[in-house]
Amino acid sequence: MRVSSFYLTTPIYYASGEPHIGHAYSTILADVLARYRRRAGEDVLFLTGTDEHGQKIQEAAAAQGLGPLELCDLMAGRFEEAWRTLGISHDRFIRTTEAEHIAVVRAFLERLRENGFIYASEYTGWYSVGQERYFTEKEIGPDRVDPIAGGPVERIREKNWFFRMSLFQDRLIRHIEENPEWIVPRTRRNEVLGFLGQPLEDLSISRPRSRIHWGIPLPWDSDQVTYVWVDALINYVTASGAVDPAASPGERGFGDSPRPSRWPADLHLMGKDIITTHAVYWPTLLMGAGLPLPRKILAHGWWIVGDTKMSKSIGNVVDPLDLIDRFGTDAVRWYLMREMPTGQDASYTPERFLTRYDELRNIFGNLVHRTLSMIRRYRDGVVPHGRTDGLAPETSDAVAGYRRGLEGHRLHDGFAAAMDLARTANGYIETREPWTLARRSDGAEELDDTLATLAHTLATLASLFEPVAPRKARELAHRLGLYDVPGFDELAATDVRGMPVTVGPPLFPRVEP
RNA sequence: GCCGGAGUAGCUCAGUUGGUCAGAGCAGCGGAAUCAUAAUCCGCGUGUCGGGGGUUCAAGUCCCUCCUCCGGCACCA
Repeated sequence: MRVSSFYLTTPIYYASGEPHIGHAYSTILADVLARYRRRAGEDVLFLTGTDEHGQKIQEAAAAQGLGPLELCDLMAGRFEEAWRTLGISHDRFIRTTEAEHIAVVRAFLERLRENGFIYASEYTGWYSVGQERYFTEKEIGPDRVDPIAGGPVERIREKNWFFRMSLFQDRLIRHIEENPEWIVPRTRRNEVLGFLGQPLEDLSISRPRSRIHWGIPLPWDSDQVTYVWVDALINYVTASGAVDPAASPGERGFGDSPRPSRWPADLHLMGKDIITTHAVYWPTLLMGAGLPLPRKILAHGWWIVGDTKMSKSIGNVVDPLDLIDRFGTDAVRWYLMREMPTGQDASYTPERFLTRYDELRNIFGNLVHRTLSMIRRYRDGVVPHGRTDGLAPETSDAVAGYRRGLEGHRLHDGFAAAMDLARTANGYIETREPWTLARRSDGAEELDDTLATLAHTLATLASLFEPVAPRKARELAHRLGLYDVPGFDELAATDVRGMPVTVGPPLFPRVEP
């Protein structure tokens, strides 16, 4: 049987600062989708990592009295630690300072140059002598002062190498128009198309080494280092194995000599703030290098607090670690996935968090607990050999809705469908009244059917909840006597009858305020 | 300014191509039950579907207009 594959990526996070909830959301979203695909039987490559070059790294390191790589080592460790805490199941953590990546970037740029898309010119911008850097028109504002210290900026020019991005404008527009689902959600697609309604300029891909030394030197001009966005985006190709920099120039894996690899990516995930780099710069760079485009780009929204943006200066930053300490990682993952409509912004409030936790605890957790308790009480802790199809139609509806949600990038809907199955099962208990059946002399068979159906439903729920709540789902599977959480295709064949169950403490305990 | 999106029960939101579309969850009120984490289940909502106008036999669902809110408008990772 041919196993289909799925390659998905998060952005690589800039290593100048500590991981925060924005990084965590992107990464958890990717993790949930990766786990979902694995459970669906696909061969998944899930990539994340850190972006480690550029001026800000250089400055942040200097400010702390560290070398740039020292700082990056430190921060990469912080990210990896955070992802361990959050139960992230990435297959590879890439760093742009890795030798492999550096070689791929250089090969990629060389290929662009061989294809005739690179030229030297002058970059003109607003430079602050005090900050030793350029600022954008937007950053300096109408008063034209640097936004950090308020000092003067001046219009100066420097040599840069440019990529002929403008040549690919029409082709990119056509691709977006012919593939309505290429950029999701739709509103972001509209924005990109609006952006492309203006003439596209060429992209500056290098910076003078005299000004920024912490970067990848251009293969043909060692006085220039690669612009950090170009460097960073190429990580997706590096990890795919599509390019072999060690091969001879015509054999490296670009358009005319493809190599077996994971490229193109099936899904690039990112926050809406970096949609332009991923939906404009990146695809045109790929076109220039002769590589196929990623299959889908999904931009998600922001978490806001109350009605204000989460911001350190306002002091309303939510620390996920604090919530994790009290409620556990799976509960935090559940809240983030269930509460935010995928792609839109959402607002964090402690009340909503508690509501979502209570849903997990009361509907799902309590269903597990009461079912296992009844099996223990009425059948000596062994799932009886009754019929397991008491909720068959409801279950197949729920699974269908769940899969529609996860594959259609509506994770909140998908998980709502899973939770609805738990609601349905609670209703089934009320209807069947196992406690009454247990007292009736002629109720044994019906009680067997009821408990077997419920146990089988729990196995299904373990499978549906695994992507979002992996630890609790695994725990549930173990309590049902299963070695592991069943895959979706294994559900029909999963038979928990005859299994000794473990009641154990509540899956999602009551948390005192 | 230009482009785009949104405004549906107290709250968060669903509502395909116009015709059981006026809904779900939470909160609130009432009830049932006792296997369970005082958890669960059932019942209860006359909401001008932002305002106004129009098309149509029929409009949250299409068109026009107004109001309010939000997002985007490139080298910032």
